[in-house]
Amino acid sequence: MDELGYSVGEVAARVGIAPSAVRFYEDEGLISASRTEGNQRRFTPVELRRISVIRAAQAVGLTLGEIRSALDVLGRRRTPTAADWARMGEAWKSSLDERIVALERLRDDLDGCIGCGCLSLESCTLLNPGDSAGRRGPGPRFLLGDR
Amino acid sequence: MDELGYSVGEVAARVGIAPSAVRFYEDEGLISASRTEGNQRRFTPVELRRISVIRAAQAVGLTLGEIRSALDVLGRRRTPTAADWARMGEAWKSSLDERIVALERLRDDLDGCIGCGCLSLESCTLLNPGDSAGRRGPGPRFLLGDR
DNA sequence: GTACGATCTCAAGCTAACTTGAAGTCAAGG
DNA sequence: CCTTGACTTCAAGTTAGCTTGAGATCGTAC
Repeated sequence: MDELGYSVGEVAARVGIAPSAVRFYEDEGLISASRTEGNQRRFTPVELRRISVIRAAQAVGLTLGEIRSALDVLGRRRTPTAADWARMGEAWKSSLDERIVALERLRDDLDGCIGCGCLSLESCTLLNPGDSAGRRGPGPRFLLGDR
Repeated sequence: MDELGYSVGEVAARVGIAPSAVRFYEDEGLISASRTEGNQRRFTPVELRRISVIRAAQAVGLTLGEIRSALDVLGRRRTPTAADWARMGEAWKSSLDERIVALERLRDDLDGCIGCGCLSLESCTLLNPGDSAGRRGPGPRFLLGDR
C-alpha cells in the first residue's frame, strides 16, 4: 500500500479473492478505484469494506445486481455511516430470515413425508401439493419457490 | 398418455417444467424413457416421481450431479421402495439442516454487528474474523462457507 | 389423405460470476 | 540499466442448467 491506497493484488490478498474478481467488481461498478500515474488501480480502505460487504451479501444469497442496488443507496457520500451499513444489513437480514423459514418449512415437510414413506406415492402432498396446498398448477410447486 | 406412457409434453405439463428440461434430464441420465415406433419418448409414472424428487432436491440446493449420484444409489431396480426414497430424503434433510444452521449463524452475527454499528469498522468480527474466528486466511471467510 | 400440432435431433445461445490468456506496461531491487 | 514480478486491457473461455432455433418426422383428428 502506497500513499494512494492498495493495489489490486493487495486488495485481493486482504479480502481473499482473486485479483481478476477485484477488477471485475470495479468493471461492474460495485467498487471504485483511483489510478496511479502509470494507470494502476489504487483502492482505499473503504473499498476493502465494500468488498467484504459484497461477499457477505453474496453469502446471504443476493446477486451482484441486488448488491449493486443496495450499495448505490449508500450514494455518493465518501464514507458511509454506521447507520448506512446497518440499514443494508437489516435488509439482508430479512432476506436471510425468509430463506431460513423456507428451508425450515421444506425440512419439516420432508420429515412428515419421510415418516409416512409417501415420497414413493403419487398422492404425496410434498410432491403433488395440488390438494392441500391449493391448485397453483402442476408439479411440486411447494418446493420451488412458489409462495 | 398411451399404453407406453407419457409423452414429453405430458410429463412437462404434469411436473410443471418445460419439455426441453425433460429431454435435458434424460440426456443427463437422471431419468429414462422408452421409445415409440416413431422414436418418440414415453415415460412411466416412476419417471414422473423421479423428476419431482429431482426438483425437490434442487430446491434443497443440491446440484444435478449430486442428485444423479443419489438417484444412482437407487440402482437399477425397477421400482424404488419407500425406504429408498426415505434414505435419500434423510440425506437431503441433513443438507437442509446444515444450511439452516449456517444461515442462522450468519443472521445472528449480522444482528450483533448491526447492534454495534461495526459493519463500518475494519475490526468487525463479521467482516474480518481474523481474531475471534481464528486465522484461516484473509477476508470474511466466516461468511463464505468456511467452517 | 391431408393438415397441423407435437416431437425428433443437434447445435448454438443464455445468465451469472468469474477465470484465463495474450500482448504489452509499470515499479522496485541490484 | 536491467530484470522480474505485478499490473494493464480486451477477448474469449468456464460451469450449471437449461432454452431457442432449424429442419425434419410423427401422430391424430377430420
